[in-house]
Amino acid sequence: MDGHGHAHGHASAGQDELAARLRERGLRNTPQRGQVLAAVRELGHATPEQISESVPGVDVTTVYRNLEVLEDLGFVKHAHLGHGAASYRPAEDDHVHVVCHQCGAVVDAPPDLVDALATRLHTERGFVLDRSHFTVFGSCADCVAAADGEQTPPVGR
Amino acid sequence: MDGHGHAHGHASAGQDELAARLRERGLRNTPQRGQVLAAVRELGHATPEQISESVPGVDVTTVYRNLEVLEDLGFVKHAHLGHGAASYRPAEDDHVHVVCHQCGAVVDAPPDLVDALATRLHTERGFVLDRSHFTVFGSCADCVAAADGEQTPPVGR
DNA sequence: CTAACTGCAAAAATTTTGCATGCAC
DNA sequence: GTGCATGCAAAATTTTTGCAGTTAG
Repeated sequence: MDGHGHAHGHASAGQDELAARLRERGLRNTPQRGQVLAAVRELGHATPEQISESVPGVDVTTVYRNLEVLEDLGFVKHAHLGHGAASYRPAEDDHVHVVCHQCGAVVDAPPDLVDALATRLHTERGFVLDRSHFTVFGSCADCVAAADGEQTPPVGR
Repeated sequence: MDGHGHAHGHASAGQDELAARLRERGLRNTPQRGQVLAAVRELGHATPEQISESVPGVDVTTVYRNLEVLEDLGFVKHAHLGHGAASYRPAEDDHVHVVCHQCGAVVDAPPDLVDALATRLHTERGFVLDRSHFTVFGSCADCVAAADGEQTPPVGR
């Protein structure tokens, strides 16, 4: 539920920092902006629709507009986990998404999982990988096991 | 804009194989199905919309429905390259997509680029990676250079 | 002939845009 | 008070569903 923020320096301290960063840009510190950021932090990762449902009083339009602002300010990031649903999450929550095609499960893996890939991409092509926007698709262990079990029987289909 | 097909082995041979696989399933070999498959092969990778534009006489609805059938039969695959746009491409065209956030360029990288990642995911978590559905996001060399150039000047803002 | 397929219309789902009012500063 | 933000309505996108006519097998 809560992520009793220990905040090494600037991570969850954001609620206050939000006001500061907004002012720097000449933007306003509205309650809706705080609510949207809080929702993203509480949900971990969620679609604009889920976030909207999580903040009753706020219009969907405002959610979209504020997610954009929050991402621009560096408070949230988004990644593409499935078909059309973009998933937003706290910027300080750094990890790689692993999604299972069969069961749809979304697992978070440590970012160093792609260090080798990142290094190779950079060395060979000068490409700087954005690890936070990174999604890996495939079949999780459970679904692989289930598929095997289905293929083994001689019954066919 | 012709695609004088040379067909090395079994790649583009699919036009005939398509008829066979369709019959196996009790499905019909309609001209639209052949046209959609041909379009995917000619475009390399394209969104349903682009494919639709590429096949004038065929309705968008039919494109969607046939892409589903073709994917089910294993003739095409799709991956998520950007926001909401799914990109379809020939199944035999195996590579990893590298997308630049800044300029939007989509580069194809050899599949072995993710071999290390695939192995590690499998060993550590029993997860079987689907390389064809794989997209890497970040900044290409050109855009990184452009960004550096912009930061260097002392003019600040 | 039979039924799968297609095209067209309409619905559903998702994200964006325009504008008058409201509220942060 | 000034003008950025919000909310509501409407538009623009994108994908799905229903149906009657068409056509492959």
